[in-house]
Amino acid sequence: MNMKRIFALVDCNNFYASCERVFNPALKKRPVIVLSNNDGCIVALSAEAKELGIHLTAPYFKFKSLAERNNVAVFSSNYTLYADMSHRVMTVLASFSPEVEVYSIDESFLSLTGMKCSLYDYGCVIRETVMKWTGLPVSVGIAPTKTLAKAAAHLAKKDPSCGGVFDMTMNDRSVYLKKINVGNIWGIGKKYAEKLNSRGIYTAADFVTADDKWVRSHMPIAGLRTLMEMRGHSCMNIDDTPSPKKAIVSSRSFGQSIESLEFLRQSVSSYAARAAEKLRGENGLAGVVTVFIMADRFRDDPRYGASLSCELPEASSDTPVITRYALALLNRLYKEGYRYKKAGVMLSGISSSRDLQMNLFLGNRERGSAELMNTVDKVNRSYGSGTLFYASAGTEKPWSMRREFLSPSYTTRWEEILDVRI
DNA sequence: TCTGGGGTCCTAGGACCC
DNA sequence: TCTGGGGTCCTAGGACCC
Repeated sequence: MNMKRIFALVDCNNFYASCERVFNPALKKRPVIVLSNNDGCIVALSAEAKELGIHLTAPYFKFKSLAERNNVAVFSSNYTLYADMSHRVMTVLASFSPEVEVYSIDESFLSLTGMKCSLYDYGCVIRETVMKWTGLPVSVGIAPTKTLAKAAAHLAKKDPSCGGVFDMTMNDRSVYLKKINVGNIWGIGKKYAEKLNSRGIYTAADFVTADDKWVRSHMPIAGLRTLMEMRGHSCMNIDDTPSPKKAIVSSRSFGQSIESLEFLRQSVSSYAARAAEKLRGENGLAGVVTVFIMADRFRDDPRYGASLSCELPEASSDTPVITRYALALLNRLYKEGYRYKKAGVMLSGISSSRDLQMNLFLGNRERGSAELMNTVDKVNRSYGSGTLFYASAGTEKPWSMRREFLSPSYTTRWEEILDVRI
């Protein structure tokens, strides 16, 4: 049976800022902003903060005095908290559809195909349930394609009169599509928006009437797919089995610039360990290790940024093995006389640990120990990350990131659990 | 003083082969 | 004036997403 497909996108409003509010009711009416790693950029803000003119992705220092003058609550990113809250939201959503695709930390697509009840009402129930069970506000967009569901959720957020839920399956869509800038369509970024604008295409309503051939010749194939989806032809399915990662990156900007090789070695060691841990969490093995380092981009100092890769003799997820290769690469990359601001380790050529192709000529030291890694991961999961670490990652870490405004890990550490007095 | 981190996919172009 | 034609594979870079 060819049933008309229906998709819902459920999107948490200002997710990180909302997470901070759940456990701190004093923030209810206050403007809230959340900063990126290193307290660098603004990555989330509440509606009140938006009204002050603060905007996303701007570096914090540009709005610091405005924030201080207006009693804005400022937070460093607390990913431990956000990841746990995300998991709670996704668990609730799983009870509303047999097909759920967790698309990002704060959004999921749900299949509502075949639902007999009012879709708008169902969206409202989802919204109320998530609020009741997690304390987080969400918006729900409902439409015949994923791209239109994203657009519907965008409208649900923009227009408070629709109660956080927007159903685009019922009416003539062109009225609503006029309200959406072409650059806000999912899949159309800044560059293509500029290109489309120069052709007189400014809104989603303009876009759906665009010439197919022109779109195909000026945008990659994904552009044409977006066009079809915006016209209501579904080209994308719910993808509820996450595919294994093709690359795993661990990188950070430093809290302060560093010049010595020794501190770079410490940082690269700790990123290699983190990346290997993530890899083991995916049951993967890496075939290739890449290291990159970068001098401060925002100073007048001479610029330097470089990366090098090498293949491992045998695919591995062993921290000492990966660290050893990463540090050898770093030695070749390092040049004296620069103020380094960022470094990172990337693991790629990833295969499943189930089908390891062994190298006959490898000694045990080069192979590492899966049991040891397993134990290290277990200890760090139970007692907090960083309980066990390799000495090459250093202990003083003058380069480690700034997190001046970190909130407690309310939901994942006993000693930081909320204390409520009545 | 202060400018994030982690991903995916597509395409063009070069190297190489027959 | 003239400079094969296809095919594959790899990589770098650019675009997008959150």
